[in-house]
Amino acid sequence: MDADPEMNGGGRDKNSSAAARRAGQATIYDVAQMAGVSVGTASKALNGRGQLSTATRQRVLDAAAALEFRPNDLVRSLMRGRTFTVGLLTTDSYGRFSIPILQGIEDTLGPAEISVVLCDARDDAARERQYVHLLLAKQVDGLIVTARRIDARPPVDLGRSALPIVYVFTQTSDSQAVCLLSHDIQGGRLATEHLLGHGRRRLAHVTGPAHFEAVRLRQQGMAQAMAVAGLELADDHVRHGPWQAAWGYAAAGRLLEEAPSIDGIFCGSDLIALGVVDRVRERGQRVPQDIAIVGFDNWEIIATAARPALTTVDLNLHEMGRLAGTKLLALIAGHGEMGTTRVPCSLVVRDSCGPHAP
Amino acid sequence: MDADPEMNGGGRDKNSSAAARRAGQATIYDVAQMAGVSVGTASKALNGRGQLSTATRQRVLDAAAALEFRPNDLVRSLMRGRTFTVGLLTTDSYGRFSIPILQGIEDTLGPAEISVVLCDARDDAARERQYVHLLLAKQVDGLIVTARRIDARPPVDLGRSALPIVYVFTQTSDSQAVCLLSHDIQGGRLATEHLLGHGRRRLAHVTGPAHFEAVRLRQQGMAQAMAVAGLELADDHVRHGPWQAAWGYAAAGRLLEEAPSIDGIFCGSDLIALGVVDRVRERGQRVPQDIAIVGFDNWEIIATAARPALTTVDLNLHEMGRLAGTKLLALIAGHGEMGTTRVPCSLVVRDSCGPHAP
DNA sequence: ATGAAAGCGCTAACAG
DNA sequence: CTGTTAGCGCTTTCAT
Repeated sequence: MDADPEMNGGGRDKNSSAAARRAGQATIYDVAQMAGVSVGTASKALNGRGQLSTATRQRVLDAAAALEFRPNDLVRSLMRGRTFTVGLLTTDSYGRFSIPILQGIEDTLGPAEISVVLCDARDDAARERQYVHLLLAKQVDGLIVTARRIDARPPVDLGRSALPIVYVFTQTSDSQAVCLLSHDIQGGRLATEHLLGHGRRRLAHVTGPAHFEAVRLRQQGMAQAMAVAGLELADDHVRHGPWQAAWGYAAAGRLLEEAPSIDGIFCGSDLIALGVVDRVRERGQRVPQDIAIVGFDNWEIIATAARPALTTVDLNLHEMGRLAGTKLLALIAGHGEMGTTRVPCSLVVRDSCGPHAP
Repeated sequence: MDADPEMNGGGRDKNSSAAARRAGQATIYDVAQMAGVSVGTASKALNGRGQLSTATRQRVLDAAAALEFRPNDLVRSLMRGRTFTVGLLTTDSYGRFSIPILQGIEDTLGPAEISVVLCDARDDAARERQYVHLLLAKQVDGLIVTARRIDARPPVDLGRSALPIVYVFTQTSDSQAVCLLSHDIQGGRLATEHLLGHGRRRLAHVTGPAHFEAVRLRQQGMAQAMAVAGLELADDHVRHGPWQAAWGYAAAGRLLEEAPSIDGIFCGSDLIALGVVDRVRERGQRVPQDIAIVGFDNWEIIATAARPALTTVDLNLHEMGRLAGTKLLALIAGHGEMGTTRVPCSLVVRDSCGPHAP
């Protein structure tokens, strides 16, 4: 039964779905029809496959252009068994960490024509399950999991599915997992060496809560660097508290009251450092002349808002994102390597320690 | 090499695609087979449609559970002509505005089972075109466009496609567009009324660059509120400069040098306010006793890092996101209303103006 | 109550 | 060179 006596007539109704028409989308049927060829031929022309006469190919291409034809990715994905999409699962609602990481990921995945879907679980396990389910249903090719802190989390439950996963800026118990972490020990060393390089010897540490792994590691790094210089990090020169500017302000007050000879402070975060410099100046001491200060995070908005602007340790989140993308790509291609990688931190010199290291 | 001659063998090879097997995904064929029914029946059982014997339905459900069957969304979308996905196109790389908006959007779209894909064009027109193309190819049901500032932008080029679009926190020349903007005039009024309510009469304004529409509107609001109180906002009491803490610091210095009697400052942003309070305190004046200060944005990390914590105007970004979601839903359903809507700001009282309004 | 068959938009063998 | 035919995984008539 041939329902196409004229040129198109009922043909369009039959071939071009109501859905596609509703969105104003031309299908390959429309293109084929306009070019006067079969869909198969149109497909070949559009994908540069098979052998076609230049004339036919051009006619198809012209028709496609005229119709603004866009191939439906859903179908492509269905057929290839790959969606060229990966999910980024985060708990970092604020975006402080996930945004730079996302950008890094896009930098490696973009050229591979893979797009990233961001899912913010907002620290809610139920929401996370729901998102994992959604991503699985959407047939993503892989998953990147990230968080606000590097401490371990339970592995994502994928059920039967063997979806490739990379954990960035967070880790999971499973030793077979692929994890990417900041190298906080090295970061702590870096900050401390900078302080020492500026001739400071009486150092203190104002940092976050001790139950954060990053806090413990940064402190370790500090102690290591001091040991190398023949110095010791006294317990009462380390102050733990919340990740807030107010904590830095309060801690600096008490610390300098008790140990007025301190000439350098390494802060566990830029926000804490902001409070610290504020208090130091308020006491009438100068930064960096009297007391040099190093922050951590290179949270630019904070580091540059401080007076003076903070010299601080950069987590290289963007780089971590790039690496995560690379690792996921490898995993998807089937030749990924398991295990944990630590990405080194770097130092960003501004004004809170004086000019560049001697 | 697994031949599986027992239970299914060739049947599985034929019905269950290589792609699905690779990802460890069971298809509806597998479920049907395990339950000993046809795919059609399995489909009905899984979707609660048609009439089936309770026994059969249960057998299918059990098989699906055992296999951890997840329907492939690509197919569903293909058939329904809808993907239940919308795109969020942003130029706000930093996430300051887009993240709260995204959360608001998810709050209204989540219950409608619609997911959001975030695309960060990073202020790059080429990248934006690419993302629009991608979203169109992925057959999203709608688009939300957002930015870092409310100034007008060229309309998104959708070509032939009639995809519903909502602009949030940005606007476009096209009067047929749906735009959602912060009500900056009202916000400026709100801040000023608060200052006046605290008995301040000699007010100044330290704000962002004059070419931002938001800057002009906030200033207008301030002038309006002052006029109502029989006051005038003198030109030399308004200072325009970059959106930086350093600008606030510099401007406050000059301003208070030239007009020492000022007793209230409305700042165009929290970051600027941070610099302003810093300088005021450094001059030996107290906030709020000597000079009351109001910020703008309620960027919490900044507002609470300032000493004292900033009383500031909240943009209600989350609410704008919710509204955007609602509007897009309406548009998708075919009964949306065009035009621009201004979302009112609200005041968050902290410590930089003293206790709550009298 | 169940199964067979026809698509969704597109690609890829295989024929002509 | 080009057209025809079979699917991808699933839903949905329409028979049985």
